[in-house]
Amino acid sequence: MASFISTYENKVDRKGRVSVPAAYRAALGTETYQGVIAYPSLTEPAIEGFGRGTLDQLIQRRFDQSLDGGDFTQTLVGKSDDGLVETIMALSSELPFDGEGRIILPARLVEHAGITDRATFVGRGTRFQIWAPDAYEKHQAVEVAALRARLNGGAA
Amino acid sequence: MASFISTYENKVDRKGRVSVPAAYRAALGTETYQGVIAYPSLTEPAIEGFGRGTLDQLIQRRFDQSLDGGDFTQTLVGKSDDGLVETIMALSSELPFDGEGRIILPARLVEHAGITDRATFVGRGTRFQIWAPDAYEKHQAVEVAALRARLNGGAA
DNA sequence: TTGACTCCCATAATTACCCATGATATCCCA
DNA sequence: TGGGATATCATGGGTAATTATGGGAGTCAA
Repeated sequence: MASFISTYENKVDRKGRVSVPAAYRAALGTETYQGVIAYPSLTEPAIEGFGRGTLDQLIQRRFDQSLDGGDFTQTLVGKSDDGLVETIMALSSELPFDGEGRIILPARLVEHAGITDRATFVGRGTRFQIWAPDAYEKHQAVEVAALRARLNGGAA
Repeated sequence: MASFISTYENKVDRKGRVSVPAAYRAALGTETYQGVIAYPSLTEPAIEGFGRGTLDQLIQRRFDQSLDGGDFTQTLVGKSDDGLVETIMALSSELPFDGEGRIILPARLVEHAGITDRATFVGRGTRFQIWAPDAYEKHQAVEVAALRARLNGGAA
């Protein structure tokens, strides 16, 4: 399974391209399809991303489960769960690498994250996020402060 | 397995033709039949669609299950389940691609979805939907708001 | 003949592919 | 342990291919 760690800040050129950090590409290296899946975070002004393989597993498993169970409802009409997967599929984009390991961020996602000419890649383990650098800086400060307070409060 | 993600808004010309997004056509690429299966959604004002291969799997799997269960009633006379699959089969149309990857939406389906001169293709994983753009926009807003509320509520 | 549909061609915009560059990091060998 | 040679990476831009879209001519059936 691909795992993403560390953060990188890269440039978005005027064609809308960004280099995906080499370390992330290496993590995806075993997958046949060279590219990433991206969709807007539902809770934060950021873009969520992971490999194509992860998505395929998700879709395949859902399909098999519904058919093996004899439940054709989900396959034909959807709606057998709370709609989370269905919605994410609609919001997702497949972003293929160019020869240099770059992707083009769709306008919709760029706007959602408030990205202009720079983008911060944030490793989150099985997936990663893409933020506008200044937004991420603030977000991270809050995140760390909250954690620190909780740990100190618990200890002292 | 063909997988459909992301959303695309395309024009319906005055001959009733719409381009199926290239990404969807690529997802169907391995299949022998060049075209899609479409039927009206039973729960929403939208058209449901997928590839011929998915339909075949669905039918095959249903056949196998009925034989394994020793239930020949369904195989011979149909109607052994709630009628969902039978009904969908009847409502379905085979829509072949023209040379440019376009399909013609049957009048019945166009009316059901309220489509006029534009159509939004919505990826749902193993299948996709076709909506009237404004109707989908409203639908998606509700869908996302519900998810967001649930995610925030669960976290806090 | 009229209409509906299929096949074919044209076009503008977008996207993918190719090569080039500077900077950084890595390697290798004395 | 230096320090030059070599990869690798992020970045930039030009060109070719693809996509979505439009319309015309030909075909079949009523």
